[in-house]
Amino acid sequence: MIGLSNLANRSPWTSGILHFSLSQYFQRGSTLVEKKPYSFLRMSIAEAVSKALFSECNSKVQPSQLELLLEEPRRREFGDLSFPLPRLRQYCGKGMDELWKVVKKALSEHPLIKDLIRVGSYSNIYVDMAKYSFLFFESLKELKEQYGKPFSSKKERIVVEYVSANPVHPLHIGSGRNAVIGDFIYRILKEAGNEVERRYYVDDVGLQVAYLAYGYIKLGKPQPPQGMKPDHYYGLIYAATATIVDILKLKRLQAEAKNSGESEKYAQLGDRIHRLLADLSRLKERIPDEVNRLMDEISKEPDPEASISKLMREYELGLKSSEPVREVAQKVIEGIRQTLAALGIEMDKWDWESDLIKEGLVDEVIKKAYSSPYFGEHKGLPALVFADLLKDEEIRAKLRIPTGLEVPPLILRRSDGSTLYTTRDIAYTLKKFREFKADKVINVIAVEQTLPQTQLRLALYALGYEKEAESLYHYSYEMVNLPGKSMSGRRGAYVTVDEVINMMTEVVMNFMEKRGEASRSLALKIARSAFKYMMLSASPSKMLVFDIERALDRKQLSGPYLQYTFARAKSVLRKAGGEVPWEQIDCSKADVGLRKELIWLLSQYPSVVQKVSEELQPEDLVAHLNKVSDIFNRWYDSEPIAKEAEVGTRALKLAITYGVSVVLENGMKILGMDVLPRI
RNA sequence: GGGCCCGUAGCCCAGCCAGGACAGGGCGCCGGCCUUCUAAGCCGGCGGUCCCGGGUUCAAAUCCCGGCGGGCCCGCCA
Repeated sequence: MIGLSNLANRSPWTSGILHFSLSQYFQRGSTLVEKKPYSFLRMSIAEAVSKALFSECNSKVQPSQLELLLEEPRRREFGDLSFPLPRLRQYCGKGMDELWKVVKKALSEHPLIKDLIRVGSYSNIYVDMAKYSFLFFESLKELKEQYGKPFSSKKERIVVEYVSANPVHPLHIGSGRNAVIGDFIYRILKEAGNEVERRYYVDDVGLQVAYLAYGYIKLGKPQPPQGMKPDHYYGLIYAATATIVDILKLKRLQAEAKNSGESEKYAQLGDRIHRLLADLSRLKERIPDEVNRLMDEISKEPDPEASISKLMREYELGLKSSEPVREVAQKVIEGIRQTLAALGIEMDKWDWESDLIKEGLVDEVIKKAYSSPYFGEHKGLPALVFADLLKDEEIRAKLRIPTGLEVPPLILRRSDGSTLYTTRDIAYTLKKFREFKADKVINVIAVEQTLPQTQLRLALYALGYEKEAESLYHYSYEMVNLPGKSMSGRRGAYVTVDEVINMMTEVVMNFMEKRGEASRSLALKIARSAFKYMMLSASPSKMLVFDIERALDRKQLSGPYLQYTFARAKSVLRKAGGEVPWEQIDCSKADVGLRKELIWLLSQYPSVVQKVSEELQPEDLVAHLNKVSDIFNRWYDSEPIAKEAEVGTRALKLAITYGVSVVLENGMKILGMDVLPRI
């Protein structure tokens, strides 16, 4: 089969394909089926013009350059595609009139072009829909549900690390965005033919888990009450512990301020304590006994923070006294795993940071760092100093470090000898590359971690892992906010994925009940798909304001819109007997209103997915599926499909409908949405 | 103070990288359409200083410079 990637050495012009009549073209059999009809069309036009510019002006402009200039007019009256003539001037110094003649001559023989009209400075191209749709239908008929499948020419081994939320509280909607985006990346890379592995990094060695474990121990290792998920319960314990420790610390500072007569500082601290107490009383409503007991127990400690650090250090050293740390983290992770399962998201590997230390990988990295030429001191502590590396523009470019970004040294160890997250992450990155023999590692991590992720690449480079440094990608996404609220895990103020999914499921259930039948498992599939749709419809680089009211508004759930449209198309096909009578298709009926629009959009789909798989921008795929659904629904309303009397037209309509179902199914699967035959 | 991201209708978002024809959707609001293939749908209407100011260009929402507004980062947290 001919893919666009083959065009470079097998041009349709030099091979003469397009000089055949279309019937001859298809008689040559399925080996000539075009995987991406739209790209094929554009490239063939660009090649023709490129050739003409060469012979008329001796211009050596590449077809791919010209292809970029080829635009779709906003209004159909102006044609299907169009060249702005002035843009061609940079390749050929002639005047517009002459350029127009060149383009006209170049394209007048093109078998897929029906007409060419100059309007002002545009040369408007009208595609011969009968022939072009034939090309599209041949492709669809041959590829069936494989139509639009992206392909990676490299077939790489890729690790995608995502979610990786710390095991101290349930997944909140920010982690939800991470989970959904990461899963999309996994799915599309896999679909494109790569070997992909999903990994979750459990950071059980950090300070946060130590806080949770500290509270957990103080309470005598309590179990969650009936009906409460462990991540939710221990999330409250974590927040209560952290808040109480903070309150006690501020109270001590306040007492000091009072003694030294700093009245302004005293008042300021008072305000902060007041706010923390408000947070605490909110937590108290949920777990009153636990909060009271924690307050009593922690107040007895002379220096709770020191005890927490000690616990963390003991855990890193693998001492028995710290066993409850792993124990409680494990329980939280089980809750998180349940949430992911409800979303239909699975991981291949759960990597415990403490195991990484046991395996000696962290020691290995630190040893290597000490002998690195970039080893130095920062704030009196062992560090990797990047100043020299950063001066080298070539290295900056290779490691994708923005110009002007200053990167402070990376401290390797705390003064108590314990390691820091980013140090351990160096080891973890190597583990990901080694274990999976990965060509590429993609970390899906929030944008606020841009700096440590940059330090990570520099550190790898500094330690001599240059290839790994260059093959490590930080896929960043913006935070999710609630209107008017600020979120804080440390204070237990967050909206969880569980509650959002539950609420959405309820809304869907209510809707279903009003219609008669209701099924909880179906409702969940609709709700979670709506959730994913929402998370993927906005560019990851944009902050997402998660308005629960809006999310629960049925009309706003555009996930169901896609699911509904798919079910509708399936239903039509079912009623029509299932099989598309390919041989009966009358392509001369394709150039009509919305039918043409649909064929046009469907023919573009493989090109869209291909680009999405390369640039990993889910919102482009969402937008395209939306457009397909929109036009299909309008078309569905405007004329009968299965009930069409004329045989050739009916076959055409069924083929279009089949195309819609294939494209929506393929696209929704990539987005991780549930594809439902009925809704 | 420095760096990065965002700014397009009452609200949410696409278009910006690769500049082109009267700037596209969705929500909301107003009014219509189920004896016909799934009405979770469709049709019509209302709604815009593309944050502001310069510059480049035949042509700027898009590129450049300077502002303004919002967010994030600059920790012996992650």
